[in-house]
Amino acid sequence: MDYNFREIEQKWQQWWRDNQVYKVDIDPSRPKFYVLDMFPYPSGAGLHVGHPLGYIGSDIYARYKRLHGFNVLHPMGYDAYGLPAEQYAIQTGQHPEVTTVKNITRYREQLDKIGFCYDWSREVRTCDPQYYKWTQWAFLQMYKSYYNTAIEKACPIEELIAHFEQYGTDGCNAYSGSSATFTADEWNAMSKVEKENTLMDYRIAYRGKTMVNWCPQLGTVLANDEVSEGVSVRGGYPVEQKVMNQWCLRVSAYAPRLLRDLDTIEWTESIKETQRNWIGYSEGAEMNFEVAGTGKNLLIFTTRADTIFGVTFMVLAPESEYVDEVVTAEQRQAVDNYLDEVKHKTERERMIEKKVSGVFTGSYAINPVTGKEIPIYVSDYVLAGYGTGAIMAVPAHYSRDYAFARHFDLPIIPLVEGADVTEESFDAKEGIMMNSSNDLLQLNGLTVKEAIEKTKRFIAETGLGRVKVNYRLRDAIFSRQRYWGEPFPIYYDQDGQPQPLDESELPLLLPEVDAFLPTETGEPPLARAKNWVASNGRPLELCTMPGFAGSSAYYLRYMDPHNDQALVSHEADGYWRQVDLYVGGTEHATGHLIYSRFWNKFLYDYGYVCESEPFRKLVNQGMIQGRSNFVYRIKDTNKFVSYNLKDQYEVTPIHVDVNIVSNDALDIDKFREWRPEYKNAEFILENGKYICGWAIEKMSKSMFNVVNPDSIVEWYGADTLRLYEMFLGPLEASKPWDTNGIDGVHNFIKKFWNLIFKGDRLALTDRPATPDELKSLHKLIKKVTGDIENFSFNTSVAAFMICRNELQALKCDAREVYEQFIVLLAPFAPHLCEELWHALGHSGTVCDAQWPEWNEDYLKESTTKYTVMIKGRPRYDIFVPAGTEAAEVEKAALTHEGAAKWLEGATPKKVIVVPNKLVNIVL
RNA sequence: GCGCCUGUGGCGAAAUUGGUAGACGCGCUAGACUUAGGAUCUAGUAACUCCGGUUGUGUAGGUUCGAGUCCUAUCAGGCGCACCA
Repeated sequence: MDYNFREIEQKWQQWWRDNQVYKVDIDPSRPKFYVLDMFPYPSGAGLHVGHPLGYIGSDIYARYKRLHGFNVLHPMGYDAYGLPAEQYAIQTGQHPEVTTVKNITRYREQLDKIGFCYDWSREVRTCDPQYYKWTQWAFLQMYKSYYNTAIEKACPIEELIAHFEQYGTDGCNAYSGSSATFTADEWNAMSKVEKENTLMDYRIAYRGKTMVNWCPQLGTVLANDEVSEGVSVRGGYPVEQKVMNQWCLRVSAYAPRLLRDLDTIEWTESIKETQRNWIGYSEGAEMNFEVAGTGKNLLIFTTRADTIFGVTFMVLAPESEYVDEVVTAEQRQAVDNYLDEVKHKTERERMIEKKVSGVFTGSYAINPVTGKEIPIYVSDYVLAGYGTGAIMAVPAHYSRDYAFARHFDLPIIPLVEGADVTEESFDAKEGIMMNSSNDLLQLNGLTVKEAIEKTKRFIAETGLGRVKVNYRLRDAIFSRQRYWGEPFPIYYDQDGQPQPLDESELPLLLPEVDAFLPTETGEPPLARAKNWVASNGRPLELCTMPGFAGSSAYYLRYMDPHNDQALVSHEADGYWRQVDLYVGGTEHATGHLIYSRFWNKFLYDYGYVCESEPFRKLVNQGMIQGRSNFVYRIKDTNKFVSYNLKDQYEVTPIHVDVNIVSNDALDIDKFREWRPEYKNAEFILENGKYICGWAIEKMSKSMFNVVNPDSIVEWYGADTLRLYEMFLGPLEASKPWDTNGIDGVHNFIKKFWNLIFKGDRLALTDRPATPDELKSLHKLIKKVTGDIENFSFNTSVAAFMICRNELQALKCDAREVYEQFIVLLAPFAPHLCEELWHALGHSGTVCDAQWPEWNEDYLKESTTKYTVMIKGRPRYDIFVPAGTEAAEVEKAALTHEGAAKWLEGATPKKVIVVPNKLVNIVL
């Protein structure tokens, strides 16, 4: 019987389905383990061979854990809302749901062929109303909450209202986007609309005027992580800055916890570092600068309070509220012109120009320490969204200020001894302070670090300002002017104020529209929906939620996917708790992985979930790049020359479909069929073959280097694909796909099969295993167990091959050895092992076998080999009984006949015995 | 500019605490066998060599009896953040 993978794989996939082998339920008698893949967006292109890399890794781990007796939750679903389906809908009029469902079907077919152990009864789709009901529900909870900074958690907005009624903002610990203060009387005197507007500064989900990334081509706003280098990540269209009224999530309130809790989770250092960067902690001080002659104050933020003596001007962000307050009548026109100019520049243009620009407001501020008057400027190098949108400029020690000062010819005062500021600023936080003492504050002679601390204390004590921590993390913009997303459970009342729908009205279904474009008046596509009104007749919100809305809590829904009373029941959440292993790409580091943590923490604050972090351990699989092949056409002919002969001709390299190339040798017949223009192609061969050139490029259709998992499964089978993807290298590493080499693992499977079967019958006996066989097996158990724990799957595959080679050399036919080998291999090659497991007479699935334990006794050597090194080189080996003392080993090494030969009479200066390894004799 | 990661044969890559560098696989070379296959099996495969050896983990130093591994500097490549005060 030959290894017929097509038959075997089909048979067991069917059997697993029929017997619901991968269905899991809560089972308090067993420990749980939750293994999750980042669910895919089902794109029209289908899966290529790079996508399943992480899925295979997590599948192996899930199966491994199950073999250890864990109740393993390993679900899969689809992130179904997204721009490509909608763009396609706009072009073709095809409803996005139709394309999405079609793509999902295709994904499912491809995934099923690889033999994953997903519990498909728990599948979720973000566009399913039963799913997005809970996305809408969570949004409502956020709308009804504010963030209490004293106890660091979200609380009901009613508590805040009660506080305002009694005390106003006095003693209020609520996180707010506004610095406005009011008394209880003022609050109580506010109109309903005024109160609503004020509360919007506190709600965790809020609607507010914010600077947004507006993408005109996509007709929607984008989140910061959806924009890279001034263009949209999807599509690459230019993005401009614009103030708009948008729904937002107050992610910034959670910045301290998002930063702090990174220390409690097992993620790679690089991803944590990326998140730390994105959250952007900086400790500094806020300080008030009085505007001369007005009595008004400018609040600024600085991390370099120590440089207060070097402040020679102030700068406001163009969007700062202060601009209007300080601009003088004479400068009004100039400032307005500048603001106008800035507004029309896109972020990209600003970045490309990198030129110093700004305008004087006409006003002066008073340096609170030196008492000197300094001019106030407006410039776009100061950002409205960070700190207070106003800075004190210290040109000598900050490069942006320096460039500005040079351009406008403003004074530059050096504050650090020995710092040369004639050419550039001295930005380093080191050195000894100078020019920095007067009656109020003395910093001269201190180091910069001491000066920073002293100034901060000074500011706090004198009431000039306060110590302040700032975060770079911005609130997430949560509305999209798009059709294919979750509708907001929000309507607008008579006053035009947003109001929440009652929870009983969820899910609010996405309505049908006749076209997916914005309306003629520029309103979002939902404005086309007939009767888009709430049950009270009021108009509903026209925006939909962004892509990350549905993916922020999907891991919770898998725990309890069919519950229509709650996102997840306490019972299910209490059992499955959090994702123990999350596998996915690094591209979500600043998007999904931040939003999910935020979302989870919000739910945690209300006790809806019991863990404050969603993903305990995160493993990032690398990207698989394409390996393109080239043929070389001789110029102006239809003649192609093989790779190593091409230098003799003038040739043009042409991409050729990698699927008609094998081990870089071109299948000439298939090439002639590939395209009509090559039908009569001629070839100059080497050694009877046409050898193609190659290059590593992105996997894409246009390079003809896309390899589908289906075609590999067709040729070699799913088990070979699984083993080979793991064998390719470390899971985390990015690497090119190279089908050359797959024969190696395929041969391993075939050879392993042939050890167990001779012809049609089992070639195994019930004799006990020999010590050598047991040693080989137990070495394998130990190695594979350790490797899987460390996600080092490539070395486990190598270990299987080594063990198989050894068993063959030992002519091993002991059934007990193979029985355990099969269990070890089962996570990697489940179809093969299921077949063998049954062939060996078992009835249940190999998934429920017991993972073998290794026995150190079998691994012990009766004798230990020591390599004797003389003059730094290995000279001869000695064999001593295992456990021999170092002194005895040394004696054995020196009395060995080799010693006489190599020492040539010299006396050793030193002898070093490394236990179980070597003896180093130094002359 | 700041931060993080990676540099090992023709190729993908191994190498617990520093302990015979290159496991395993591909490719290549030679041979065997044959029901001529998408085979299988055996041996070899870092480089140089006067066949004694010598040199080899990006480069240059250092620590050590001993360094791919630790330290310092430097080069190259990748990733993240970036008018963030």
